[in-house]
Amino acid sequence: MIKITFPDKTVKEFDKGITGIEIAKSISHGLAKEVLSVGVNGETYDLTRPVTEDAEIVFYKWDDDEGKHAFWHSSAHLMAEAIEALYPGVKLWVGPAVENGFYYDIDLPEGKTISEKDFPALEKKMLQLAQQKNNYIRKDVAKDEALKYYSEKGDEYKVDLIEGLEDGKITFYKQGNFTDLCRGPHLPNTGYIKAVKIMSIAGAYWKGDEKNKQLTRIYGISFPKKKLLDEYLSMLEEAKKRDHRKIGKELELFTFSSRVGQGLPLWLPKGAMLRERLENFLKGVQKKYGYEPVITPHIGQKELYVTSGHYAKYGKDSFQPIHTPAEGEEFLLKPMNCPHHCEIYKSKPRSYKDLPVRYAEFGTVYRYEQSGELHGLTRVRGFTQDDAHIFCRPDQLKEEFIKVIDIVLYIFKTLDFENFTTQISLRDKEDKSKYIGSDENWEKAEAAIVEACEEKGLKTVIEYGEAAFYGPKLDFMVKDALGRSWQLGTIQVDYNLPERFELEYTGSDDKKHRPVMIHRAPFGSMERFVAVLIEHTAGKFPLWLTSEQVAILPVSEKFNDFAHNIKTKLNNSDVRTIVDDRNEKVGKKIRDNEMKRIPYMVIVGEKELESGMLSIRKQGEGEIGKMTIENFAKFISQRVAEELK
RNA sequence: GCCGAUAUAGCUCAGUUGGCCAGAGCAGCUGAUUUGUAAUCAGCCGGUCGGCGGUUCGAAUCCGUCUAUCGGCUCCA
Repeated sequence: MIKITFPDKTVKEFDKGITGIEIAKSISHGLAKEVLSVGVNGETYDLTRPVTEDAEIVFYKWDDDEGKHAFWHSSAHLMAEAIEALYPGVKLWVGPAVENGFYYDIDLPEGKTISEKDFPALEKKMLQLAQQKNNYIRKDVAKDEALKYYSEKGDEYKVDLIEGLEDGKITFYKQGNFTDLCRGPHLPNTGYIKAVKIMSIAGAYWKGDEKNKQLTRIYGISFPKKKLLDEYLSMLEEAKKRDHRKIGKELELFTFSSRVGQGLPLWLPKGAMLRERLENFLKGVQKKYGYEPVITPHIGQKELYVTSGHYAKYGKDSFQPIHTPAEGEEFLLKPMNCPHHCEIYKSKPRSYKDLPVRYAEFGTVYRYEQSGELHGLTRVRGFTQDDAHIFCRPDQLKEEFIKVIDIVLYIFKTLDFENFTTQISLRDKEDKSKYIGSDENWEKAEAAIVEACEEKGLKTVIEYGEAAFYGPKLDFMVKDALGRSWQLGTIQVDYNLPERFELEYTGSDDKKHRPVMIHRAPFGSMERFVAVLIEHTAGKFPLWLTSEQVAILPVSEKFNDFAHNIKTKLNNSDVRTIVDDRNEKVGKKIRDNEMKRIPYMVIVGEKELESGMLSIRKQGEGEIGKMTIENFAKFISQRVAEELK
């Protein structure tokens, strides 16, 4: 007998070798129906895998990540089985569960292709196989046996995979006519899978290395109920409506022109005003934190970037040097502002008493991103960083770092970015040759970041190997409407540039010392920030930020003059107001202004003209009451003040 | 850059296997209407069918190429 401990700490005894599904059945049939996988002493097991020792167990259902994971992983195997059936001779690489579904990387036989037209046939085959309710059978396999199986099958990808595995830890899973190398866990049988959708097809380099052959990656998602699939698909439709590229067009914020060039956004008046308000907001915050503005040119001599080390690292993949009539003279479009700021630091001798020095600039930079990488406003070739560089003494580093975190947190709070995550990017532990700078400095900088995050109580994820080549960093990431993660704010420590530019200050000991540099951009870039802001708010920007705060809707032309008078009064009270004096019915005007996402509407007609009270509508909510013009202006400015508190 | 897909009016989209002057809704303009809390009616304007080249008696439709966009991969100072 073995002792099984449940999450509520109750303990029951079972025969040794009992399976998760049997335990679930012993509790209730309802549970047994819903459970998908089981956690056994922290490891996730198949429901049909025997438990052979005392264990603490947790049942995972659809609502648990572990449950979904098993479900989708099994679905990936099911898809592979269907693919093998439909495309004989296909070679398989790997097929994991991902955040939303699963994929399988395959190498189709010579001359065979797969495209969206083939999805329905593949879905049909999968459902047909699912209905056979074939069990997923786990089997331990010796390494040479595993190698033999795949060598005979002629699948060199799996052979390569197995060669990297340790003998004695290799398991196969089999369902129906399909066997796959796999760690598991899986569902008991394919019958659980009731709805399947093949989502997309893409190329993916074998082992993620662009030098390797490109395999075909097929993405799919599956559900235990048809209804859940329908819900998921309509959720995706909803998410697409929030896409910043769509809303940016609707609200006339920005556009692109193939004639200007790809990845080079054109800001339209409303977008430019929005951006200006954001910039002013940040300038105000930075002023409080002791930043000083600087302005630097859009180009710099190539030498500048040779000095900084960026030319060696990125020169070949950048916009190429600009030549001048002078022989041998070359300029680069600036890909970052830091070298310019270093030269400003160098413009006069510095004392330890002067530090920290904080130089801020909304600096526009140009980077030749790979064409396939460009994406709306989130990944572009010309963008404006809300950049600043802090030059400080080593003993000030942590304090300065914390202050920057404070700024980022304040901004995120003001704009309601609650679901951000933070990532500390450190050096690759294995390969330190990729980075410039001494070991000692790296360790100091890494420790400073980790400590600063601890002191601010940030829940961070540490990623090794993600650091910039010149120093470790802390990034703030936010997800877009479709769940794709984007890096916004960034704070980076740099011991390298001060070294390369020979930056100095005179210490209290009258000797020369090297300052530490912090690069920071709370928004990341204006472009990306606005993009993510659009997706977060679905274009319904906070009152303080939005271009047009109030629309006045006269019920007929007779009241147009009255409406314009109110507009003038409100504008004089700093309430951004427009009048919709088109010859349309009120219902139409309300609808159109709702779609323009104007936060407040004022309807004026006979009653308002007589009483002097305005009828106020709030976007998305309808009528909210009546107010005098003066009170309404106060009401708006109070709201704005609250948002910026 | 790589794999796959897409490109028709300012916007959203129709346009069956190649076949008369390429259609609709919205937006815009003009007129009627003078409107009370999410779409008033009528008329009009608007298109080198992404660019270039080819096949054909004939191309929005088939082929090639370039450009841009979309979904991924890789990359992201």
